[in-house]
Amino acid sequence: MAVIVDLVSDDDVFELDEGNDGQVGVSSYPARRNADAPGPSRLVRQDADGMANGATPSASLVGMYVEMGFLKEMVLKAIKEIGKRDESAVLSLLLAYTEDDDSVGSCSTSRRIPQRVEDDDDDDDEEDDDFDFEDWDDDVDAGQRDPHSDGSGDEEFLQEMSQLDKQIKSLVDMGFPEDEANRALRRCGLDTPMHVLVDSIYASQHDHEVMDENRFSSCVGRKKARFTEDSKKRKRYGGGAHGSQPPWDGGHEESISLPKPMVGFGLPGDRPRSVGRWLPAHSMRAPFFYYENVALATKGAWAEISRSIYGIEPEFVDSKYFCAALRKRGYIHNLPTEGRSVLRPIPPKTIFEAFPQYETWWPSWDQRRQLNCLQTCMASAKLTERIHRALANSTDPPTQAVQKRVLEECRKWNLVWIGKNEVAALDSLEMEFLLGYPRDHTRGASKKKRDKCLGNSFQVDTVAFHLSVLKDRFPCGMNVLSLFSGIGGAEVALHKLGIRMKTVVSVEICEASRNILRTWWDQTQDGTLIEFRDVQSLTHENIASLIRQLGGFDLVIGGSPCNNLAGSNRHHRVGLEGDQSVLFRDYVRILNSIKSIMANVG
DNA sequence: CTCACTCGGATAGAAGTC
DNA sequence: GACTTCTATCCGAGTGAG
Repeated sequence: MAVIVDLVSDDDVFELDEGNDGQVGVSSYPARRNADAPGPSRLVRQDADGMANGATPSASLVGMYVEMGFLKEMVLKAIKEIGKRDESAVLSLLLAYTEDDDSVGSCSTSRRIPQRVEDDDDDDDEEDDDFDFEDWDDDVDAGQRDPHSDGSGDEEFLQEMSQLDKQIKSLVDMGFPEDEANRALRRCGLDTPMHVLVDSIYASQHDHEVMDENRFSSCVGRKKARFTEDSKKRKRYGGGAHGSQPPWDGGHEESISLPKPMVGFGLPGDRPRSVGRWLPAHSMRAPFFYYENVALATKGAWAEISRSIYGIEPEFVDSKYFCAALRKRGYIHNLPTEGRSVLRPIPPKTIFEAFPQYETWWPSWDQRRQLNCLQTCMASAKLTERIHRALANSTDPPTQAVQKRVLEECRKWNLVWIGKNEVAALDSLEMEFLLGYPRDHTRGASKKKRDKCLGNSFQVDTVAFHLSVLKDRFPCGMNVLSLFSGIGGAEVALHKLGIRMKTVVSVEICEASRNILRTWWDQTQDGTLIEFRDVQSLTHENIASLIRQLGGFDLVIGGSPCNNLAGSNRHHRVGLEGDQSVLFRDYVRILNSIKSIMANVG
């Protein structure tokens, strides 16, 4: 039975419900809990020692933590120490208290902690007269800075020192040694932008990088595994840079060109080859990490993402090599690229292999053999009806103009032929299949939400191929931090690879997605699932507590929101600094926190 | 230049809730 | 009947390849 620990901590409330008892119905999620006016009185049904009625806020607070599984004495001590206002800090302290009696390193856990009640989130043709064209025609602030002080003299000096400290701390948090950070600041000056400082350190490191060994140790073997990078022959990413240049060329306006064919560092069945990937030495320290986003992002977005994640070259892969639908994505990771293995059974790569029933009605003039990228929006019934009318009113075969227009719509909306002159959008089951999820993985959510969640998800076979190198390194299982988890593409991939997840700390803002992941987890996993709603609630302190409790993370994985990068977005395709896509900086922040904490812990 | 592709968003109206 | 939630429908442009 799954054990779920829910530490959602936004809006200053923790709310609890009975959770589910492991009896997950095939057609329903745990009862929806968001709509009914949450309030302090509903936070805790009863206090641990029966002080339910008229409980004071602090009693409720104590009861809440007690229900979460902490000892009352510990809770009282923590609240006394921190105060009751800062629940996040109280929680951190409680997690710290429990370090000693939690056997987090073992291969089993068995603690039952209630879940919380969620609040609401969100979450003309001019040419052909055969063509019925009348019908057609009808138709946050990630970069918070301290406010400036207007002092002078000593204050200025202090300010300068404080800025120096801050910059050094930022660099140390990114994994650079303090002395190198100091040297870089002396070389470049105090006002130098962070990315230039990073470049400078990379440049100075260049001569003594050890690129071909990683320093990860598995939970048993501590054997060193070789990366494929060859420091003498390594290819500089971004074109032509040598010596002291950073791997992506250092400029601001540069854009990363997408490889063609988009096969990443190798496809299943390829002959092993050396990947000329540049990995800075400090990026190779634990944990493993894996970041994903759309390949066809706005100009310069991938250069900036790469720059923020240690200058590592993205691996661009089109999932059309893994399934019957295109899905062009970029992945930045520090995983070894040798010894990858593919999930079996190998999914069909063409539409007819995936859905043989459609071949009957597929017209010869529709040459598509693979589907385009599965997105979050689906074609309307009116559109498919218009196509039907246009074809019915045209000749057989249709005129060139009708064919062209119909094909445009079919490509755009991923329509398939379900009858004579009749097209339809894919259903949720078909999307699940194409993306590599178990049948009915998303069942229980409304159709619209299923489509949206699926459109936002990983292609499991692709990601599993990359993650497959972890299987032998973690025979006892892994602790995973899953950021922007969605419907659990990373978790499903690891599960399909046979990698046990001891603990997954999952962060996902969409309630429907969380329900889907939790339901799947209940049905398939025996590890611990810890849920957070908002990446911004994962503070440095919370991360430190989790690391102390779990003994560290083995993998940090996630794809940050693409809303402001994706081509389909007609309204706010404003780039990385857009409201949603800027959250990629939280991925970087959290990764840096983890690396620095784990480096200090040893 | 043309062509193909794209993990989307806003909104009016329907449906549900109290 | 007011309010909230859900659903269906409609809405191009940025980007890169050739």
